[in-house]
Amino acid sequence: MLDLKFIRENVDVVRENCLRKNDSSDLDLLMTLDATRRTLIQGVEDLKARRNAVSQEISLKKRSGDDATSQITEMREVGDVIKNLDEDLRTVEEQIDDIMMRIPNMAHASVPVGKSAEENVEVRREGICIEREWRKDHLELGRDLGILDFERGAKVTGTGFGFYVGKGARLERALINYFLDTNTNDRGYTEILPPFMVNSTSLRGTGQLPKNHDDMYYMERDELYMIPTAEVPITNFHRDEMLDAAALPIKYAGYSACFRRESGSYGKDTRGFLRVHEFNKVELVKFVRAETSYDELELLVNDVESHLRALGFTYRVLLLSTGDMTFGGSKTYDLEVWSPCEQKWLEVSSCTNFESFQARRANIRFKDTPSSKPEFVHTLNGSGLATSRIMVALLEQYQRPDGHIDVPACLRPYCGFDVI
RNA sequence: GGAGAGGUGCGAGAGUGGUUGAAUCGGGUAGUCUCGAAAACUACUAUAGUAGCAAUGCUAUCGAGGGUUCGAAUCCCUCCCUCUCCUCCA
Repeated sequence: MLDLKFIRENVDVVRENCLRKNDSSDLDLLMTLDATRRTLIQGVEDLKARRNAVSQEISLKKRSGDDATSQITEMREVGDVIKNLDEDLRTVEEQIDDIMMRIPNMAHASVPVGKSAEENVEVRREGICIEREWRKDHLELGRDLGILDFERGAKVTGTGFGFYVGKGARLERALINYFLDTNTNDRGYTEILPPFMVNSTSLRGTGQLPKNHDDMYYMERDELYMIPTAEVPITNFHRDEMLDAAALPIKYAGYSACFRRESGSYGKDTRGFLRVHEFNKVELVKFVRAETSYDELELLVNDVESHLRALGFTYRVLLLSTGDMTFGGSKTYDLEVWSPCEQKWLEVSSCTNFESFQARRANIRFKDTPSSKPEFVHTLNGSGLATSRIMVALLEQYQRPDGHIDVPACLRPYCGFDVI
């Protein structure tokens, strides 16, 4: 959420930003409502001030035994007017809030302006894009080696769900443990294991609601959502808190399964593990001071890259254009791994600085010193990494001519085997 | 799921429907004292909205939302959360 005062003072800039992010929020309506709101507030607060003063007088009169009937009668009428104005005010504020919650975050000045992914900018690339003669894709490999089973996934749950079996399950678990261990041991993140279901307040806090309700699994009886990413519970871990300035930056690394309905995406990258309804991911989340957040974003990307390098992948880093960014982000880098079988790039991580957008929604602040004004923190998060997609890239890249898979060296201690 | 207890400021903890934004104690900050520290004493110690260049004023906030009332932390209703006991359970 943006600051209403900021919007009021920079309507044209905000309007331009909405266009660049392909958003059609009605800012003129918002400004009209904002003016109405302030008029109502002035009116109702004047009346309340008067009521408070007269109530005082009534109190004094009653104590001294004087008659206060006329004032009580007057205040009864004033009370009715106040009630009506409060009602109007509430309606207007609800409308304002509804618009505010749907206005996208301002893109940072360094973000390329563009309509879509076409305008994303490749920042750097590591490794070479190889082509292979004897390639099998991860579906064939998974089936032939008996480590991935989508047929039974479809039977037991539905399309878009799969089983990891035997060495496949072990490899998946190795990836999760490897990412958790390196991030916590080497890179200063605190491990955190969040709940996989959250309430709607949390989803509003991180920006998935109100816009993306249909993309998530929702359990009506309990009014809970399955998390689409661990970003939601981990960021909301500090919701409504005043953080200790000395503790910043706060960095968490958390594993969770991620649940996505992927409604409307059928037919696009749906084969096997490329796009599933449930996948595993280690998420990195940071709470930082405003002055450092862009440095922290670069560090976050570095952290993720270090894993891709250790795994020996060919990858590239993309700076997303305004049109391809998510609604809440100020600046986002996507990391993509080269798939020699698909002959294309697979997105395995997305690292975003949200500035104060989430912190304002979730009310996460800190005080520099005990006497200074509270400030919103900046929040960042990035996948570090989505293991299911990594699994696809890994199987395809490390397959041998005989159809077996070499396990990358960094994972062997976690697997207990070298070859699948 | 059943029965009960409770939710007040940074913490503990008062609070007869009427100067209660809220006693008291503790914590924190600053000052006095001291060579320095401790102790003692003194002062300050919330958030947000709104008007204003500002000083400052006004409004709201005692789990949340409604209601009663001229006036609600205090009375009524609904919901949420926490704790205890029973039940169930990995």
